Amino acid sequence: MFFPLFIEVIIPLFLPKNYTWAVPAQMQAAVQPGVRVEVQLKNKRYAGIVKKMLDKKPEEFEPKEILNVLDTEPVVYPQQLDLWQWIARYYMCSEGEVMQAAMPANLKLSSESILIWNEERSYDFSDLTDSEYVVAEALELKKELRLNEVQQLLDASNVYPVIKKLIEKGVCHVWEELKEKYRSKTETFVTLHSKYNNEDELADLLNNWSKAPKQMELLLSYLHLVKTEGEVTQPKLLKKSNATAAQLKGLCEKNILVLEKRATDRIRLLPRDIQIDFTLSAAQQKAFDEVQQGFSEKQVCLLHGVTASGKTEVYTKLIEACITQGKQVLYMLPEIALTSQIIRRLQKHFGGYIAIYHSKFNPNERVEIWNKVKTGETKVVLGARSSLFLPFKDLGLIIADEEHDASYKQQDPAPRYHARDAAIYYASLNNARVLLGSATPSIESYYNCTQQKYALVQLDERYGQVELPQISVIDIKKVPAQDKGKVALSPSLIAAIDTSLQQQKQVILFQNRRGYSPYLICGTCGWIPQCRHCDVTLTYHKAKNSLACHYCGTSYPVINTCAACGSHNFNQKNFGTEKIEELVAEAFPNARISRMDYDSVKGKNDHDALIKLFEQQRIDILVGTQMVVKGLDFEHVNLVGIIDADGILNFTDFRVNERAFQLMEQVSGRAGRRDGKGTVLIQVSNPMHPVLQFVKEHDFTRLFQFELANRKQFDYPPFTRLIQVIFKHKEKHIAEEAANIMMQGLKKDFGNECNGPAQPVVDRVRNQYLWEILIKLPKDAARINLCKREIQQQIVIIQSNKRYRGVTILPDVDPV
DNA sequence: AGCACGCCGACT
DNA sequence: GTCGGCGTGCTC
Repeated sequence: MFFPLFIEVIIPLFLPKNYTWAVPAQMQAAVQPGVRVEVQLKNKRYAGIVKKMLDKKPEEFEPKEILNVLDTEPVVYPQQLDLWQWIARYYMCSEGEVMQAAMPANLKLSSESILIWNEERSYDFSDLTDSEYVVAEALELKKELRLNEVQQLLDASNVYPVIKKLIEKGVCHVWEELKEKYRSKTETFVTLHSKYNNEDELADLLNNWSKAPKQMELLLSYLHLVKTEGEVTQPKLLKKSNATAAQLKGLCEKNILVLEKRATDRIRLLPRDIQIDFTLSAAQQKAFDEVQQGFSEKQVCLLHGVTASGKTEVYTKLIEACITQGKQVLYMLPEIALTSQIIRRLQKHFGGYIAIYHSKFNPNERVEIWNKVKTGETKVVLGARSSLFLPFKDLGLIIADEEHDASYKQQDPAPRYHARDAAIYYASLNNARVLLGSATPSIESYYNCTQQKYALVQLDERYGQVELPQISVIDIKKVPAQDKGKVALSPSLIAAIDTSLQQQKQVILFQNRRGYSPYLICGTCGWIPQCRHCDVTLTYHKAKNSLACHYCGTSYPVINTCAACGSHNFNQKNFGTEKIEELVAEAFPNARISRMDYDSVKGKNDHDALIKLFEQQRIDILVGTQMVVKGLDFEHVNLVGIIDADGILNFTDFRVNERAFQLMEQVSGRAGRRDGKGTVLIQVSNPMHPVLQFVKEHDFTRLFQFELANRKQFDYPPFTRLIQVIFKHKEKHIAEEAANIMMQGLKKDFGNECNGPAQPVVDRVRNQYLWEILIKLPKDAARINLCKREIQQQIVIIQSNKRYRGVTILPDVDPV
């Protein structure tokens, strides 16, 4: 006797809520939460994941039946489903969108439409139009056609009307086919036929060999390979013996060798042993003990360790402790693709226990890692933010390294989640611990420590007691300028570079703008070329001889005539890395200079190659953008120059001071990491800026207190979420309404700046223009509250819209 | 995501 | 008069 069974299914689409299907009696035994089921929605088929079992039939609609159950065991654990739900609610998206981001593409199935020829139809095509006839004729021949074949046939993108007509006229019908995309990798292995396992038989065979010398050679190669490598694959054997597949086939037909296809792992397994070949320094050991102590009381611990203090060694010990207890560890890094240094170090220590996972992996490999994590075979995952979605079986610890890094937050496709916050939630589901590590913690994490929510561990001495670099500020206003513009390289910086070069040391020059000059300005009327799509000034690139928008990437030819007054005298303003490189080359003609920015390192390999050159001291001066900061440990740098700190101190981000401190601290951290004290020179036109004082003293605590006093709120969920709404809404009126209300709240203070029709406003939001307005807000608590009230009102309106029914907007960023 | 439906501008 | 653009809405 079967009870009627209904299931809530997550479909990888943006749907306002999850839909319900009925389960036919014969499938009820196989259905459980976490398995994939094949369902029909509208007229497409999807593979969805069962979220919940329901025993009552929904009243408002008549559920359709599912078509198939695709798995015998769940592909995700219940915690995954819980995490997806949390992310969907917290970041205002559908669970389907989370699923889309979470699952490897090859575990998702998609349907492919196939047209099937209707045999019963008469062969009279007289009632068909030209394009219908073309398809019908092909169908008659092939009996079935795929959608993309029809597209090729008609050479038109819009084939649906034609297909619809053909169905109406009874020429064919449509079949939707779900396809499993994951394929296991098979390799052909070669083995000796069992009768030659006997030594005598084998010797007999070899001694009495008459014809086919090439086959003999092949057999000997095989015997050699077996001895040296144990297992022999077909391509390896053929390569070694330089033989053809036909010759191998000959041996097989004589029943001497046997070919066998076997599924193999794509992931090459290193030996599974742990090698810890270092001991912690006293300071590191103390930090390690404190973290352990912290974990016994709190779920989350923040490890605040100055640059080059050796946090990685502490992590390594913690990972070791965790896996010896049989638990799994997730080590998250903001941008995994760029940190081969850490990958190498951890692989050395944990060998086959560790797997690397990020979105650049090929889809089949990702499925294999997914499964290995699910069975618990893989103990340590080193990955980018997406690795948070892996189905850990027994998770003990999550490490979020460089915790402050903004790339933990996914910006563009939904779900716009913050991997650090989501990790804390996920860990709480698994009763696992979270270690946040950074030399420059985010204000919100540090705040949570002061509120006793997280444990705090300080590691404030560099490894080997190397001193922190000496930081000096150069007032660029006091440097006499040759022309009207600012000076890029002050005499003190030049002198310092000179000294470093003489000492055979390396220099990093940091300039946070790529290109040659960040903007052009008309010398006659002051007009500045801007991007057509974004309210952003265009940067002049000398190498490409073009103007580029650094926001949307559009490239324009160089403008010589002013669009406003028609004159031809443009001035180049400020300097980007390209120009700095040029100036440095002029000043130091004998030095080896390289540039590292988005333009000069296109591929991952370029980046690695440049790092290697620098490590091997084949470059003396490296000019670069933020890129020079990412997880790199250079030993011979003793001077870092920050060319233009003004640009950093005026970030167009509402976390101005926080970001400025982080960046300057991280950049200076590159200096004097191993031998001797490093020097940092900061060129700035406002040397009294408070953040500079904190940087000089390496004093994060003072920055934190400064921010706390100046900023009562750390994030503005209504703002961020509203912007997300505006971003994602195709329905213009909602976006307009939302933007308008937001603008009304802001207009009083910023006058006509925010006036105008709503569409440009939405565009400005997209261009982060609005952020520039928002950053001015935190200074006045009363004004924030005013705006927040208005925006919250707007959110109520958005919530009452039926598309957002069932979506909760939580009032706080706190994930726990 | 797809696809249907519906409402306005440019055409045989 | 219709064709076709995309803005809006619905799918269990």
